[in-house]
Amino acid sequence: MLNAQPNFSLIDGITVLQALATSEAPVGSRELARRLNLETTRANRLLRTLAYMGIARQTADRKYVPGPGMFVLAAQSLFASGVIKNAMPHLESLRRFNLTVAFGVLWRDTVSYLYHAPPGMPSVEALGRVGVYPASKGGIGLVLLASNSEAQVRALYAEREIPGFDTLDTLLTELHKIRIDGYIQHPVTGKPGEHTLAIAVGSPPHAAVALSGWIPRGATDELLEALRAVAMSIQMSS
Amino acid sequence: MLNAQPNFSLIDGITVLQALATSEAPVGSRELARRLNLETTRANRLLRTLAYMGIARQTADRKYVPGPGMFVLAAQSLFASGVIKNAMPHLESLRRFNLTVAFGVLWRDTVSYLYHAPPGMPSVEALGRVGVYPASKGGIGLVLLASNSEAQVRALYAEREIPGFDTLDTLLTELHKIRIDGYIQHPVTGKPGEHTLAIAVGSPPHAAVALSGWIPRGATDELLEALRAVAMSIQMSS
DNA sequence: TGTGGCTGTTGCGTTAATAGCAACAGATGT
DNA sequence: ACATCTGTTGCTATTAACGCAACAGCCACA
Repeated sequence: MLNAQPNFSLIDGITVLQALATSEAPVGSRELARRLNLETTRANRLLRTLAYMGIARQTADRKYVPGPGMFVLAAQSLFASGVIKNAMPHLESLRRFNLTVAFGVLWRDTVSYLYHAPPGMPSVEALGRVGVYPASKGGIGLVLLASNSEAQVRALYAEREIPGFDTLDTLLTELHKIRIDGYIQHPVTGKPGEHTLAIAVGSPPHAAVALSGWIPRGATDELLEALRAVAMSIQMSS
Repeated sequence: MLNAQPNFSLIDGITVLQALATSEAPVGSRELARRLNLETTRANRLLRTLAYMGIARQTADRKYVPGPGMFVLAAQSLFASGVIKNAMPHLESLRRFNLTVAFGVLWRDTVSYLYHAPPGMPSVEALGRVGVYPASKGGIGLVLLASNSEAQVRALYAEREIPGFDTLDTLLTELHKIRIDGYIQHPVTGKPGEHTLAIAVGSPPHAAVALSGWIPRGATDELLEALRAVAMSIQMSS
């Protein structure tokens, strides 16, 4: 999986970029360097390079914040790439169940939704309602975490809190169950009585589809079949 | 503006990333190298590095597409950074005019909206409805282009089509007018009778606010004043 | 006003990481 | 079977990045 000759400048540069994106306040180069265990000069030069490109922006007091390029890049990759365009029509077909339809991807321990449509919402609005969510707290995240090996998951959550789970082992047995079943049925956090049904898309999985809301007893099989069909269709058209 | 020691690996890496984001179909490394005038080995290694990080993803036929990291990064930078959080309440106050309220940034020749609320849309939904738009076709883009020097704009559109304008000179005189007025009033493309009023936020400008829809004669001054107040408030709180 | 500790930033010698040729392996089409 | 694409890598010369140490600016406290 790792490269023959990986480019470390690019790796650290994007790490800096991500740190910048997740920082709640403007950060200076020395502080960022400390957070990421980087040499200060290096952090400073990477930040300046990002600023020069318009991906970062320097505030009046010379600290750094995400710049316009960040947002444009984001929007471009959502719409120009075929990801959504291909998946949209198939996701639409799931709305007949009057449940919330969601489509998202996993990165590290974070899920990003690309499509999120509660019943009744116009389709155009469902598209591009980007948002982030802890992977361990939702169906999409868990079903995608399950596509990683146990060792990978251990490494990911080593020495860290796991939102929604008490211990790492509880998470691992849950993931094991998902691998066997091929899907997950998971209670929706904060909405008693509601459940999420989620399955992965692609092999290896790179996204997941989910239906959530109040799911009648006995409807599970029908919904799962619909989800599987949609997952297959999306995979075919991408 | 340019760095003491810019990191060229990072610059080219992000250039590759952007090319990937704007590519309508999966691209291979040799093809991408040709598009960007890069050496093939270099392009290949940058792509592999991006893929390793999860920012790009390799399809079954070994071509590359934007990966999950791209989307997560996008969503994170939208919400975690204070940009929207700070601007939101002020943008809300503009909705009393029953016009479309928009807030966006410019990068190169492209505008990305961070907030876009037609009258009646719930506020939460207006947030994060990211989208991209050619800068020269809208009020936000034009008012931000005007904050660049004439030379910069010439360089940006050298030898290229300018959406919404016939010649580069027509654009330049329009921008000149904006610099004098401090705002723009521009017809909305594709909606006869509707206009956009836009002004820039920050000095130097890094974003712009706009009101658009059917604007009554004589209301311009009141709207402009409201826009200026909001622009000032947003600048203060960021 | 002076001192100490912070900040972002850079000049410059050293060195390690990247560049890029050339070659390989696998598709695909002729 | 040949030609021509494709993505990918081994290897080394060289170039670009590393990072120490120093500078300049800011703020607080004395």
